[in-house]
Amino acid sequence: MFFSSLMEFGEIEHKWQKRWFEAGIYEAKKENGKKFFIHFAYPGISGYLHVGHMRGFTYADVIARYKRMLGYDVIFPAGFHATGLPAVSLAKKVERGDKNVLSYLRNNGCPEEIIKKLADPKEVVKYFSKIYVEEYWKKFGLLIDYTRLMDTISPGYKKFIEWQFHKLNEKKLLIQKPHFAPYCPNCGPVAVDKSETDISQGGDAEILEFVLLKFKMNEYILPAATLRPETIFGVTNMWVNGDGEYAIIKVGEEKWIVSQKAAFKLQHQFEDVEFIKKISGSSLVGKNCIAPLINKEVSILAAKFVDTDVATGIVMSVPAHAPYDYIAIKDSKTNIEPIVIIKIKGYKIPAKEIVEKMGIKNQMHNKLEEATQIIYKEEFHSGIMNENCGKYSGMKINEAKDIIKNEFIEKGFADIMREFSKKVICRCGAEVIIKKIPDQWFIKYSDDELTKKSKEHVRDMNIYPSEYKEELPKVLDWFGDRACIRKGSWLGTEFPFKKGWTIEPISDSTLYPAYYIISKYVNDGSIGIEEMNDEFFDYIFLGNGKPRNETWEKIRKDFEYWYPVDINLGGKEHKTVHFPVFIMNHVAIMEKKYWPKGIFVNWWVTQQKGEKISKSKGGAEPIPGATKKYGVDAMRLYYAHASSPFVDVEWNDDLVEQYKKRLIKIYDLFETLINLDGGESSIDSWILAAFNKEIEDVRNAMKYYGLRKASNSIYFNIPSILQWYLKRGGENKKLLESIVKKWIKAMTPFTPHIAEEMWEKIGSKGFVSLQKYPEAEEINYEVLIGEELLKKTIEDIEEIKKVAKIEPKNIYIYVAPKWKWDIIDIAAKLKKEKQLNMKNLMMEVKKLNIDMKVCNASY
RNA sequence: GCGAGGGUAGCCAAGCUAGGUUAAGGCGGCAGACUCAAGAUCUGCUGGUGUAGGCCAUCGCCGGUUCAAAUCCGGCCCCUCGCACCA
Repeated sequence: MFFSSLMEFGEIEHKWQKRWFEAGIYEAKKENGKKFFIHFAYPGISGYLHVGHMRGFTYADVIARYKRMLGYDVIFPAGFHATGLPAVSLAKKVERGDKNVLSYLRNNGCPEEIIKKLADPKEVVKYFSKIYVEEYWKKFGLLIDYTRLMDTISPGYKKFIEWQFHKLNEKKLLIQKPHFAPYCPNCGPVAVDKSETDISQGGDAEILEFVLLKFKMNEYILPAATLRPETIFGVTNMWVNGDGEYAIIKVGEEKWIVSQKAAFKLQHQFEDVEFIKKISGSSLVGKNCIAPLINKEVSILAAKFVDTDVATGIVMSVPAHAPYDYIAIKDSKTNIEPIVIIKIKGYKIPAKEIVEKMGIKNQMHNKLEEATQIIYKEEFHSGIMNENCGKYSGMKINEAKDIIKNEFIEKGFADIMREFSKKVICRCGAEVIIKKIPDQWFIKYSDDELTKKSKEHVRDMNIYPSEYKEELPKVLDWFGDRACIRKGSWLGTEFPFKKGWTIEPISDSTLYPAYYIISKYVNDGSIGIEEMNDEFFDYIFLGNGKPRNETWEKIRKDFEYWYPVDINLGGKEHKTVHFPVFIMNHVAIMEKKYWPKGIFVNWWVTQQKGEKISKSKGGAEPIPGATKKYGVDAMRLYYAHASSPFVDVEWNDDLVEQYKKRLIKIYDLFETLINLDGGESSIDSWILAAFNKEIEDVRNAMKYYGLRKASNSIYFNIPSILQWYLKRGGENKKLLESIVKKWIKAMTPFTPHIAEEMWEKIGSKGFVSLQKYPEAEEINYEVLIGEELLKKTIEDIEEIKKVAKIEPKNIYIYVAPKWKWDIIDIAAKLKKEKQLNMKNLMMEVKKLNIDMKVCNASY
């Protein structure tokens, strides 16, 4: 009631944000000699942000504000990840006039004249950078150092990335080797990913490696494509599509017969492929060929299920273990018998049995795929090669598979062909294929020394949650070489060693926190782009060479002061990509003392049912509406308190609404407290002890950024003990003044706006945001325990009244029976000897030979 | 397949690393106070059972260790996420 008559949350937010930003309290200043560098993994620019992003940003701000109040010089910079596809993707959709995107922009209040401009990716970056700052970060009260804003397509940043790649090259961490990448015959390289920027279909396709087993047919080779090369021992025949179009091609010195589609694809995957002539599938039917390794002659039959669009269009038949083959054999009316080569529990002839069990009758049955999956999984998991498999007999399938594959390739019996797991269609309508890039550039993350040093360094880092600290070394081991450049229309820095190729966006976002040191000077114009060459960066980041001018010296000093990063905070999607490369590039390039000190991973805010909120698809509560509806402080408290940072939470309007109410209650309580005008009473010592206990808990929790625990103390436990104090007749004006003051300070990192408002209300000067965080005074535990005892006794009496259904005139309190006191004496004795623990106590008590249950009854 | 995380009451969610007072707190629900009424707010209750604070049940399932297990150990079931040129 109090609050609503006072002021709206929105007005309070506006008032304090204006004052903070005018006073520039966010700016990093070197004052106290101890510093704290925190930043969040900067957002990719792909559209409006949603309530999920704000979770991580809020955590970062709460931590930054807390550290500031502990007396650290805090640097909390932020920027925009403009490189890569997202901005391009949005621009292309605007250009195409994509209805969803246009209405999405309009719904979020994008003016029509801006929408027109957004067909240009650079305008997308420009527009959204501004939105992020003005509409989200500032509106959330984030004390980001706004003098250091930067994006990854600015000229200065590009110079920085060029320098980084020069360094990587010097360290021999840039290598070239063949790579297989998605490619459109019309448009060139395309990205196959869930955003489906370049493609219209097949965003979730994976690249599979088919083994091509070379069956011989006179002078020709029939490359049978399979994912299960170990089943060669069970081959009974070959399949081709009788209606399909095939071709003879020359691959090196060999003549292959494959589908015409495959001929085209293989020209992009092998060098030296030459088309000779078309033939029909039917012309192959009835001929014989010889299987490699086992030298067995088998006949070529026609089967409808063979798809000439997939791999080579030539399939070897293993009817005992492949449901498709089994059904096709039955259809073919031949007398071919399945050859079982895998031992597996519960089956004799697996393909036959599963087909019969699932009631599959013909080659076009929709359950065939499922049957294949089941058999594949079971055999891979628990199958063993049987006596038909020569020297591989007795091997587990999952071991044999790779051994056999590698041996085949070594002996020239087989090759590898890459193929999508499903059809991928380019925006232009053409089918996307996989093309070999013979000399792709990689960053060599597999480097032994780099991996070793990185893993060792992780041991010294502060990583939250601790589970991730255990996981990271494994991730670093697993992390292989990363293709770091690509050709195509996306934003980024041109690769210095290959004209026309762009550095991809993971690789250009590894050392970037260091650039925040410089961006301030770029932004205020005191350093020019032309100055920012390798000499400059070598001096600033490595301390090599001599400064050209005073500004260089100044920046170097800043770098020495602020670096390394203390906390890099980012969502869980960064666990296996961004964070590893963030560490490894620092380890590779920077001096050891500048390697990152900590990582904080936050989980997501999901829609109901755990669906990921997606920027592009929108769907979640938009930020501007949400802040208006609930208030920023309520949302900040929701993030901090609704759950541990390390689990996904479902966005829940009602819950956020509850946090808003909670803040109103707290404000009301605050008003009640400051209006009290009483003197001392016996309960005073209790509130003092209880309050200090909470402050101590908050500080302990914040040592490991336990935001939830800390906010639980501040917003739930403290109000509850204050209520109890009032109930017990506490009204000490002087005492409450000091407690309330501390309480406001304790709130400030979490709900800064309302805290400032309260701070002003009690007549304090300056920003509470710049005050020192309260410290716990000595806690009188005796008083705490005494009050606890009283509380329990009252509860007990109530309980008894309820059970006995009586309304007593007098209440007699009896104390515990003698044996209990005896035990307390024993405990006290043990405590004196410093031997007090439950085990010792129980051992001593046993010596008394009392049956506690009986004793209880007899007293 | 490889790697990771998780299953706690009607719902959300702590507790688990270091076993022990009683499984926090919130929401929802019920009752009461205030109010013409509703809402908001405040107070109490909220697993079962019991006319003396007891007893019984319960932290995905089964077993083990222990005086004592949500917590430690083993096995099983189920769910979620990441896996690279998307960020």
